[in-house]
Amino acid sequence: MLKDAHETIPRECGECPIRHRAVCARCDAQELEQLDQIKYYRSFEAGRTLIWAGDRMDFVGSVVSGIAMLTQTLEDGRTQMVGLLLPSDFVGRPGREKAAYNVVAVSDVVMCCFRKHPFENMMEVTPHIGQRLLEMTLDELDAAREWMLLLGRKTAREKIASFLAILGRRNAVLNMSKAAGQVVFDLPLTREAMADYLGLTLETVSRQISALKRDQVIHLEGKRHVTVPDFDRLLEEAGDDSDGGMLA
Amino acid sequence: MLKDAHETIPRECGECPIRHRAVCARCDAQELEQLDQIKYYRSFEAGRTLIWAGDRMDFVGSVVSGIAMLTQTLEDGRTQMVGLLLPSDFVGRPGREKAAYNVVAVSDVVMCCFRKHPFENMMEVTPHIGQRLLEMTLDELDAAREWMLLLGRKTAREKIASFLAILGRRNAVLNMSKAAGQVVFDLPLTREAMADYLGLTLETVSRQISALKRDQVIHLEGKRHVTVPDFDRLLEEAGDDSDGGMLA
DNA sequence: CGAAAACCTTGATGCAGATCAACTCGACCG
DNA sequence: CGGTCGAGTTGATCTGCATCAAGGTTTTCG
Repeated sequence: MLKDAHETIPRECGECPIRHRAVCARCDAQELEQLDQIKYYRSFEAGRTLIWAGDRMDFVGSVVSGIAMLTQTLEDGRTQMVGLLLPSDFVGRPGREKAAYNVVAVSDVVMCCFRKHPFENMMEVTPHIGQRLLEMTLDELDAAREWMLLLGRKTAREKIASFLAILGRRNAVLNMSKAAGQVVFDLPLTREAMADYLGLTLETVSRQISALKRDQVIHLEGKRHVTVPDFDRLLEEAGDDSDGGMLA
Repeated sequence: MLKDAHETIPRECGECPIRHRAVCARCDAQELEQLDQIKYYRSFEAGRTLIWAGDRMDFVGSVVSGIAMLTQTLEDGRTQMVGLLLPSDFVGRPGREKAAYNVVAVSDVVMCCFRKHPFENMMEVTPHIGQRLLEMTLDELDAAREWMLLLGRKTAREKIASFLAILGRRNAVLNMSKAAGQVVFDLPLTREAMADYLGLTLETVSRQISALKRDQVIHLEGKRHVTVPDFDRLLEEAGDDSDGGMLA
């Protein structure tokens, strides 16, 4: 499965799929050339742990393609996902020596890595990189806070509905949802990963998905392919305050 | 109770208690003078809502003294705290029109507010303000992720112990904990606010605090004054992975 | 192809924490 | 000083989700 990964490695920044959304979004040609000096690509296959919490990290970087997750664990093995990294999302923290979280590839992942010290130096002389990173970090903080509401106060059914709504919203933007509010997408996570995202057990995830199917809120084809016939209905099930969390 | 609040308003930045930790930490005298042009102080009494989610916000600012909380709510009134703001913490988001969260004063609060547009302009020409804000935002994101682990995976008892450990750690730094690992502090929140922080009901909070008292993990004097005879014992109860979450 | 390994579903049972309810304590105030 | 009101405690009961268990389906691979 890794065999195709190199095909998604861009030849140069100009043809990079995340060119305009990643931390380098506002770099000009000359700055991209500087970045080019300190960057390298790495590929990881689905399931592999890219980084272990506590490990020394000598790079930061961007997810170019694929999906990864940040997780934290308690002594006895209970684990909670604390971040879901999509293409263009940033990994690592400038100024920090050691990784704070585990980073695990959910699907095959390609990362664009920057050597940490040169990158930190470049941030100092190129303010808009830091500015872009600030925007991205503020967005992540908003997402984390929405997620905290979900973890702390929503029922299992609302958690599942909320998660499906997040995925659906993302795909609706890409696919230009066809005509009637119908939305279609694939679940990128296993039941277990969804459970770690939502603070549930995998059995409860399975049961609640079955229940939403039974109640016609969603249709399922296979285990992963989801159709939402009425997106507003799904949003109601998610229990969010009136305007589905549209900020800014 | 508000009568004393103005006494905590600093005469000038030089004598401001958060001078070296807030967003202005790295400003020089000339920059402070610029900030002075666009800033004003506001006082709020305990319990007051400073900002309602969805309201237009024409300022950003720093908490100078007191404690405030960010909260989110579901239609039916279930409430989750998503941020706890201590002196020097930043409120608001440059570039955003409307507030994303409710901000509520837990104790009497003094804020140093900057008019939003002038502040945004100043950020553009003074990179280190943005850099400082990035650091602070990354710290908040880390805290949010620790909090997500707590909300998603910890038991009620572990949640309470974790919260007490957070408070204790903060006070240990300030008070230079006396001799043996004994730590003493006051609970800054009501049982209800603690419940909103931890994703519990106030009854469960009360019961678990009583249980920790019964088990000698803490001593209580009145409702709010806490003594922790053995901090390591408390950390065990919090269930965290080995090294109490010391990053960086 | 056949077997093992992931992944997923469904059922039965138990328990942690929510809910409902009564009561205590201290602060404030007319 | 007695009354009220907010904060906190404690008890009884209920329930949503975890846990334990068994079986099904899909993918992987020798």
